[in-house]
Amino acid sequence: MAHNKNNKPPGRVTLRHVAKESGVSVATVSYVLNDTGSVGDKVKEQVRSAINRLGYTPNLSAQAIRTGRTKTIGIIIPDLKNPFFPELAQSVESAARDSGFAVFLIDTQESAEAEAEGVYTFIKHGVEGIVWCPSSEKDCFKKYAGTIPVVVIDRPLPNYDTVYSDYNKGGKLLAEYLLSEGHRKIGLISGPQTIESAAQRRKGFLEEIGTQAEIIWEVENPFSIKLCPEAVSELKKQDVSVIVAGNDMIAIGAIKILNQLKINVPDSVSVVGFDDVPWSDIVHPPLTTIRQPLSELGKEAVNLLLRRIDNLNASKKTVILDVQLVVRDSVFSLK
Amino acid sequence: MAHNKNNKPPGRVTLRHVAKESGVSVATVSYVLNDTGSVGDKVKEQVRSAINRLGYTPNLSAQAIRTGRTKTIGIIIPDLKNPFFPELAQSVESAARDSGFAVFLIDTQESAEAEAEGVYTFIKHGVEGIVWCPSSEKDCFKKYAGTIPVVVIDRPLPNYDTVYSDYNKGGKLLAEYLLSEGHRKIGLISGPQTIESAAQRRKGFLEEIGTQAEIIWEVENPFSIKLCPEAVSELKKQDVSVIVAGNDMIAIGAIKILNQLKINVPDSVSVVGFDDVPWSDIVHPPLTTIRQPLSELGKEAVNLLLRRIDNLNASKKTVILDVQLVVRDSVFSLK
DNA sequence: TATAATATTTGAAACAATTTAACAGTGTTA
DNA sequence: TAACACTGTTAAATTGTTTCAAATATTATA
Repeated sequence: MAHNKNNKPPGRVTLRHVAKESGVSVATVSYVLNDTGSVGDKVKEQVRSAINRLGYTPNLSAQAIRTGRTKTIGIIIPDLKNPFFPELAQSVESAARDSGFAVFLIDTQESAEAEAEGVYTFIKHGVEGIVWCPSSEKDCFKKYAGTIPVVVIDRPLPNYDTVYSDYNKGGKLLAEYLLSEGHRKIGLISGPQTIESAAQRRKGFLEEIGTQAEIIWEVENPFSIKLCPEAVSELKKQDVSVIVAGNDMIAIGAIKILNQLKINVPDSVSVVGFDDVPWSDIVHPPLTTIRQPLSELGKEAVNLLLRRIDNLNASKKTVILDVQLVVRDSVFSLK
Repeated sequence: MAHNKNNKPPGRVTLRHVAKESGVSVATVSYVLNDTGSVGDKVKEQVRSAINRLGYTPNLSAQAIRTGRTKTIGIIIPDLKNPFFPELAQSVESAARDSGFAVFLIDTQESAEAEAEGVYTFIKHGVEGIVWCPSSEKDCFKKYAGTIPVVVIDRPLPNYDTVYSDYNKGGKLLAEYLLSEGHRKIGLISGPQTIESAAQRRKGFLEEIGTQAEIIWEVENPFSIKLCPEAVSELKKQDVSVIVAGNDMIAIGAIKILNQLKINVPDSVSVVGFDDVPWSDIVHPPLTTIRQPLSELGKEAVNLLLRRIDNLNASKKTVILDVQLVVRDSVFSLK
């Protein structure tokens, strides 16, 4: 009974256990694991078999202390319920995993305090870098400026690597398309103009429209499916041939209201969105919109982050990804 | 020049730096941080000020080695693009955060290998427990059975704590409602019957229907918006007054097909779903369905997990959460 | 066969934190 | 004044891993 080789040692199996089991030193086991140093073939085999037998798993916390690297990154998401973010999170996680990094996730639910707290948590856990989708205007990294690699998604910020979509071009593509379909009277429900991405798509759109069509009315609305009363009352006027929404959420909100008002989309009025969220081809009518390359965005963010992890003093880099027009059934052709 | 007190030490600030800066020993600093031991008030103040001055952040990796606790858990999600999961992930993360745990996320994209790999990654990082939304039939924890706390969401499994919704009752609620609205000829597009949650909702539904209505046809379909050809051909027959879908995705897929066939929903045929995904009140017509308490599910999962982290040998526990009928506009009343 | 050159293997020192036992001071009490 | 209980502090041990330098074993060369 005293002789129980097969019993797993209590607690976690460590290098030391493996060393004892295979009759070599701890250092040798480490060399085998990392394929460093020079270890004889038979010893290698012994060690490997002991590892399997005992079910040894490296302790990354200990590694982290020794090497200074945790092989983890963090991602800060404003709200997973917003259909814009799941795909982003997915692609960040997947790209990080491909590079051997595990991902901490924090969903701030749009709270600036949660953002700041989250950053602190990440740093305590020693993340090597952070992908940040900002929700508030606050820069929650001020305290750590230049200390930890950060990549911002969706917003150009002076002190950070950034990746976002070519919103300006997206606006232009929409304008071009609507003009080509004969639309000349336009209603605008823009997103909040304090948000850079909303401002850029509006700017691009207006530039391309120029004097070729008329903006009959314009209201600002949060990036939400709920429309403000002003927007609703503009919709009632029926004095435009197309409604250009700041994003798909707003567009879907507008369609819902129009349905309630028994105004047919797109026969009586057309609607376009922006983002191509997964819902946009499920709603009725399927939405004509601008596709952002969400998963590219995530991948690219991880690229930038790895680059900066590699060299904290690398020059600042901004990546702008191409967008494309997705034509579905929410625009009526007036030609 | 040699005297540069204000220079941040290179690399990360450690307890040792703080100790030197405030002129006490490392242990004293630790006592101040953890509020253990007995430390004089003035010393406490000195130490606190040094901490702020240097911007010290505890190193959780080091803590983990010493204490054996990482204060992290992992969550395994099959696919964030599936609208069922983001809210779940959100609530798990939020509940975990409330209990002082950080959350590692892995999105397996429905791959069994990714699942197994993910578990290994989690264990390497020393997570104290794992919330598992299984995608495959495989039990990726076999190797670690009884070693690490695991809570399964959405599927009763013999060896794990589990939390899921009362699918059986959901099925009954739907049946009851449809009967009360006068429906007597039913088409069923069930989810995969190998999946427990799909089987249970079907069972509950059929039990409640009993002999009060007739199941004209039934096909099995993956939990996806894409319908199999058999399902499509059944839809064409127009021999039922309501289509009962295995979940909202299937229901939305059916609505799309019916739209294409110019069959009006709900005037010509009614449709009901299951899950109440965020899309379900955006599609046209808004879907009558069964609401699962997604965020409760997440919270409860974390509860179970913490319980088991506290005591690995606790008795197995299953939590079944209540569901409720959400009546919208996709069912026509035949009374 | 002895020696040099190379190939393996090992012990011990880090790494950043927590914990323990021990120690020097003070103050109280017999 | 010795004995005792406190308080505040410290040095040393511990955790799992990597890595350096030293020690040992093996092979090749003279």
